[in-house]
Amino acid sequence: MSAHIHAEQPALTKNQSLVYDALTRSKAPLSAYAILDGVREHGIRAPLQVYRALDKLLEMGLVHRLESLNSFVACSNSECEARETIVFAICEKCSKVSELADDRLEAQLNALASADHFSVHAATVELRGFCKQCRPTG
Amino acid sequence: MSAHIHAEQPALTKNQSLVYDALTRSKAPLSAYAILDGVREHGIRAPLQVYRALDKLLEMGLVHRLESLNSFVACSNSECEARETIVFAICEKCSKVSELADDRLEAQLNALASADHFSVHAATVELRGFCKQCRPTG
DNA sequence: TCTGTTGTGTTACACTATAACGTATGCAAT
DNA sequence: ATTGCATACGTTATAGTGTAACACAACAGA
Repeated sequence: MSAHIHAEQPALTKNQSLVYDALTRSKAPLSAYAILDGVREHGIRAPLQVYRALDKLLEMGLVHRLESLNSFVACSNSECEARETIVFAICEKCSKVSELADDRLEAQLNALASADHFSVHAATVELRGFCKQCRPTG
Repeated sequence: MSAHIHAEQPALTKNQSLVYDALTRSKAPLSAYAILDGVREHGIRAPLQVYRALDKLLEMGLVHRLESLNSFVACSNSECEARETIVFAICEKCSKVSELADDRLEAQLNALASADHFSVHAATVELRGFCKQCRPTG
């Protein structure tokens, strides 16, 4: 196995590093403009600079986009690049995001799609709820 | 069973009807502003009028929001209100959206979340790919 | 009738994302 | 080395998505 984490990626450029670091430091997902606010002091001034860096980071798999929040998170799962389907569990109280992966779920989704003669290229799966720490019961 | 389709809903108001009809007529998902363009001739002039109607229609379950497209579709599945998880299969060629539902998938998602001690309130599942008619093989 | 709730209409604004343009940097091939 | 190309950068302007705040209208129930 020797699972390597995001290996063989080209080095990050200055803007990409700034954006990636901002996301890594944050405990919660950040919008592109929230990222911008965080990197202004480092010389980035325009939204486009952030979006361009994000595009590359998304390509490399270092960052994920949460469609239901219009926000971005640094990848926290060393295995995620091996999969086409990642499940994001988004806590509505503390905003923490967990990445879950499961081969059976992916198979299930593909089976469901196949039954409808639909061929899947990409899947977005985002769960809203409470994380372990924030659940009413504790 | 006697599956009833969206029964016991309050009657739609004028604006709600206009927005719902626009979505029903459309073969593809519509953005709020695309809906607005479609109902201007009927007296709706401002985005907020559309968003307010959409909010109610979403509450009633007559309309779904596609997070990955920032767009809306009229519900096409008589069973969907009985479920908390609907899978949307979005064709990237013809834009057609199918609603798929599957108890096993829902169970699978809940199991996956439970393993992480996450309690699910809502789920977004959107598949991108090609529908039966648009697949390369036909 | 009074009152609360829901829906409506309007203006203004905030947030999210991209188009279009030009410049700079690095690297490969001659 | 210089030419040529690809990639990244910086800036301005603009497009697309979504709400805040305020006022008025319609209607139901006490």
